[in-house]
Amino acid sequence: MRKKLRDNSNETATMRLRQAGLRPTRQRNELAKLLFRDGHRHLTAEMLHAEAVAEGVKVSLATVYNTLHQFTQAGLLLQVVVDPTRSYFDTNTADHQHFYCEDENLLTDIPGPEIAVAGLPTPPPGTVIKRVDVVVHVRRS
Amino acid sequence: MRKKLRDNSNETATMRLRQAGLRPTRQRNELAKLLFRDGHRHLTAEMLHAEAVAEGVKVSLATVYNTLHQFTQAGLLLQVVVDPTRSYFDTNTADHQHFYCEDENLLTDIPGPEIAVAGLPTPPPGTVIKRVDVVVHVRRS
DNA sequence: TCAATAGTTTAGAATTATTCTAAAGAGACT
DNA sequence: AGTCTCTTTAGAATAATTCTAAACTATTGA
Repeated sequence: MRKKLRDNSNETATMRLRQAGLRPTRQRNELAKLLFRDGHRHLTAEMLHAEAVAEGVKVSLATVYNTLHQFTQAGLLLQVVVDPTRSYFDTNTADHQHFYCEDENLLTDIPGPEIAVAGLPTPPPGTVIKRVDVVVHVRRS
Repeated sequence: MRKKLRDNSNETATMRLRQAGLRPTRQRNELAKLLFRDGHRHLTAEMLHAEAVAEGVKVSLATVYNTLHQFTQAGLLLQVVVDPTRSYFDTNTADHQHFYCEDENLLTDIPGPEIAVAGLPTPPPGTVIKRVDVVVHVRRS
């Protein structure tokens, strides 16, 4: 019996889905297991689909798109907008920030305490602040 | 003779283009005049093209895309990534931040002093910080 | 246990923003 | 003016994503 760093059984995935109000189907279970197995990840739909296919999980790209959006709506994922041509999904839904390197198309979490954002501005009339995204753009030196 | 709030003559546009190292063609001149005539703006290629057409400027959508990218490279515009389906260009190239309202697809500058970002993190090895983007996502209340 | 039903998946077509191509057009320099 | 290079353009091509409607599957209640 192998030691598990993270409980990623079918039962866990199923529970996670039920709690989120999503019917635990085979595809959603499999995708949840892939997404949440190793620490935090930043994935595009294409990347997750390729990974699923590589591991022998039978799922269509359309379902991967649907699932990522459903998970995002349910608060299981965060959609991070940094690249005008791609959508990244982050398994870390806590308040945190990102480095983004355009040269290599690489999105990473900023480790450690978040950047302190002092003095939030007053939002435009009729709106409330939902969240603050901070992206530190870096360049290969 | 009308009073001008901002010098937006052909000569000014031409000068601006020459300084940026861009050949001042008719299309680039016209687009520059539209872009920089009234304070700061946040536009997509489609929006600028529609505006040009509405004002009787003969220019193709492909040229608008080319021009926006050339202006961005030349430092005349800033490309702001907030919407996974659209690219916005900002005529305000100074260091500043944005509000973004997904409900109405509206990008606005945060007025007044910028949000203080304390304690920039150490970038990943082999990279240097290029710029820090802060987007305050708001929701209609 | 089983059928009814309501939600889910899928292949493939459709859509949308954007980029490419290659031919025609227009500045710039002599 | 003539030549050269850069620019513009229409339309085709691409790429990510969404849509469609038919097949499938989890859930519920008899």
